[in-house]
Amino acid sequence: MKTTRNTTAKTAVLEVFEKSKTALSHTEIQKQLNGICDRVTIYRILDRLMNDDIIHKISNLDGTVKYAKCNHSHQRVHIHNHAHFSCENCHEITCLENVKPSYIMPHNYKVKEINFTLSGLCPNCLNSNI
Amino acid sequence: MKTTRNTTAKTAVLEVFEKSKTALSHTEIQKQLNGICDRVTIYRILDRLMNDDIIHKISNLDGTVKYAKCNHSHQRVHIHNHAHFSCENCHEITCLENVKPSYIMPHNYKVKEINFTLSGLCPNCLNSNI
DNA sequence: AAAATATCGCAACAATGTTGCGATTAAATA
DNA sequence: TATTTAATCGCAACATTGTTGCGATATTTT
Ligand SMILES: [Zn+2]
Ligand SMILES: [Zn+2]
Ligand SMILES: [Zn+2]
Ligand SMILES: [Zn+2]
Repeated sequence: MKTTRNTTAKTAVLEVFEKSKTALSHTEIQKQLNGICDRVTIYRILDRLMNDDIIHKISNLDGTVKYAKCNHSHQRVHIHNHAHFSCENCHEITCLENVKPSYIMPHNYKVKEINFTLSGLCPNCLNSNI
Repeated sequence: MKTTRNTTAKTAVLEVFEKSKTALSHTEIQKQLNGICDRVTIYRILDRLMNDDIIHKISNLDGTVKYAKCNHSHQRVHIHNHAHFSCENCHEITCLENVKPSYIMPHNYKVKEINFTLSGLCPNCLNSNI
């Protein structure tokens, strides 16, 4: 069966995601939780949330890993084929739900998942004349 | 000035890249070098090779980082906008030099770099009826 | 050959993620 | 509601990956 339970820690993590407009790293989540639970617990909660397709993982060019809530709007099959933007100035990572790359693959590859991350300057930082 | 020197360790690392058809992680390089130099030295060599645009870095969905030789064929401006394929079975990562995504960005973003990684089954593993 | 400096080895550290296990707690059942 | 049971937690310990400082070494220039 493997029923997943609603614990206080899990609820708290979900609230953090709810409040945030950008993707969050494990460390950022831990800071916001303010010692409500152990850091190992956060790792395990993130694993469960990913398994349940409630959040998805984003690994960035510089090696940092972040997580963001899934947008379940109108897809039957749950797949993350949208792009992510990583700002080199403020280091925020946001989902670009509407940006989906088109591409042509060579034969004999079976593509199951894609990871499309763009980096540069986000609108905020672009306007702040960096 | 910062002239870069040709040392035995650097030459050995380059030979490892030359022999390999797929991208390599720091650990994989270290194993092939067989104790020829310290692991810190390998990190520093990789940094230099990246600076000199001889290799490029690929960060994978699962957080692993690999490096591959650059293909300097016929571009004036040196940019890595090609895709990479990561096999979920054999974990090999290969450059797909000819696969370049097309996409439409929202306004107000300044894109400087892209990271397009596809994962699934590579031709080898696909034929081995996994 | 001597001087200048890029590179190296080593030790020490930091960040991130994983595992095992006994204690705790949510949820199902009686 | 009280009991059961299994998912979750906390803690300690460990693994991996990457970084930094510094004195020693090796390469390049003069
Ligand atoms: Zn920004
Ligand atoms: Zn996303
Ligand atoms: Zn494969
Ligand atoms: Zn490549």
